[in-house]
Amino acid sequence: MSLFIYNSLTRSKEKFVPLTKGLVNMYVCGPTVYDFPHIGHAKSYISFDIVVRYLRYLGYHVRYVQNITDVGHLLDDGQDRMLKGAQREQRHPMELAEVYTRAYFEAMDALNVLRPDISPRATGHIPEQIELVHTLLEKGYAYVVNDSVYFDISQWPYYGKLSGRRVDDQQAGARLEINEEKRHPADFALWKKAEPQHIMQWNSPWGRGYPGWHVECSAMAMKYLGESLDIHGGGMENQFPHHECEIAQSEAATGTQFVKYWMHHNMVMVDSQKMSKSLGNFTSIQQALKRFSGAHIRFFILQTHYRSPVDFNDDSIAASSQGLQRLITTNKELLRALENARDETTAPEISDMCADYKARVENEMNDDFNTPAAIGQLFNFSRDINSYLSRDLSKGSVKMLLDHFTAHADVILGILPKDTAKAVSAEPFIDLLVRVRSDLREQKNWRMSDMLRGQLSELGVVVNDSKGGSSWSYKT
RNA sequence: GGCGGCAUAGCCAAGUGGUAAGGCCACGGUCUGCAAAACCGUGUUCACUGGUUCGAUUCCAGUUGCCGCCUCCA
Repeated sequence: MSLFIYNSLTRSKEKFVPLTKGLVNMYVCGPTVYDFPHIGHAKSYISFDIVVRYLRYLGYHVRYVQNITDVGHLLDDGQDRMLKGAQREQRHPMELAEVYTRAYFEAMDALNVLRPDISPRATGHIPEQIELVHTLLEKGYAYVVNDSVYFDISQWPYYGKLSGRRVDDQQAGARLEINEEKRHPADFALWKKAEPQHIMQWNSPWGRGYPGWHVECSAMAMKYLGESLDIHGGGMENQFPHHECEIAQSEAATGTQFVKYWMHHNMVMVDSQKMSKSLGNFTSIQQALKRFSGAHIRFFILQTHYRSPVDFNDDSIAASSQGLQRLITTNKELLRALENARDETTAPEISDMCADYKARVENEMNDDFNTPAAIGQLFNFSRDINSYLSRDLSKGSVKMLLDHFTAHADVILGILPKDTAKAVSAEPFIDLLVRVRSDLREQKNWRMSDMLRGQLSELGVVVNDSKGGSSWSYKT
């Protein structure tokens, strides 16, 4: 069974075949660093983290590029994002970018999202963007008006092939005012003339200005990944116009296909409503991390397919966290069993079961990264493992179970929480207390053992007794 | 006005032309000094109305409701 990816370009699931055997070049639209990252970013970058992880699991060498947008993009009210943030916080735009770039990576680390191989900044690639604009002008796909450069969609018959839109059906000025400079309302800016008060501006062949709203992605993607990429990812809301424009300007400039597989993830809602600052339900990742761990948020998001919308609410996350706890418990019990078990041989029924679950998980992941179904298989696997753990298992068998379980839960899905520094320092002492309590129980000193269990519980440690002895875990 | 998406049991959520994975919650049971964890058991139901079919939750048409996008919010 091979990997199939839903390609937005063809609106169908296609077998994944990279342009170069064994190599995958992948680009994902990164954040605009003018404010703290929100849970929409979490869904986006967790979704593509899964893509990267799974491709690597399959043995591909993946080069993953994700930009940092630190040049202004316009807001609904016509203001520049970076500019607005800089004014709000009385900072230089580059300071602002630095603060929120760090906040972004910290949030992603907490969610166990692997860092991209390259995180290029838009402001660090102004010459590349100017060069791309220059090429488009030379080839006749763009025109200059009043020191600004616009892409001429009348020269590009394929405009709309990604989003399925026909330019004439769109309502010009549905949201923003019509720009009178443009020959056609759908023409888009490649380079904009800067007004004197505009903080971020650069020299160009067309005068002082700043890059248009889509060129950075094309310029940086092609610089690091070549003219044709295997995968380009982003949110559905960027399908039009952002990605449509990326295709137009890139393919017009190079004359070759820009992206083979376009992937788009669905949106996040909060308490069944669109998340927006005006509704007051805007949730930053930093805020969410105060209520739930990164692993809980990640697991919750992965229990919905990336192309389905997810409704972010506390009750649902709490419910799914209960489920994650079962998987964490199984992992811990396997680690405990590994210490106690002897005999390196592996039981045939165990290796059969592991092979079976490996096939099942890969089967689900091969179907357009179906993480909810893969997690379903992981729960089945967990239940079977727990059944075996109540009997005697050889060390070889336990090791095989552990290898497979972590390959699925940790390597592919990344949902097992990393041990924190706090946990590492506290663990030996908790072990000690639990050992003392075991002695008390052997003496049938229930009063003291129950007191210890109660106190540990208040401190956030749950003790579980079983035939093989007592174990413990952190409360969630 | 145009383009696109979604509607599955109390809740969350996969999926299929042949009768619903998984998780949460709930209720029984096993185990346990008591618990917890774990394991076992309990779910007739896929928005509505037509159509195609031997058979549809799955395909087609219509209806209703919700959501995203239309010059740049992941």
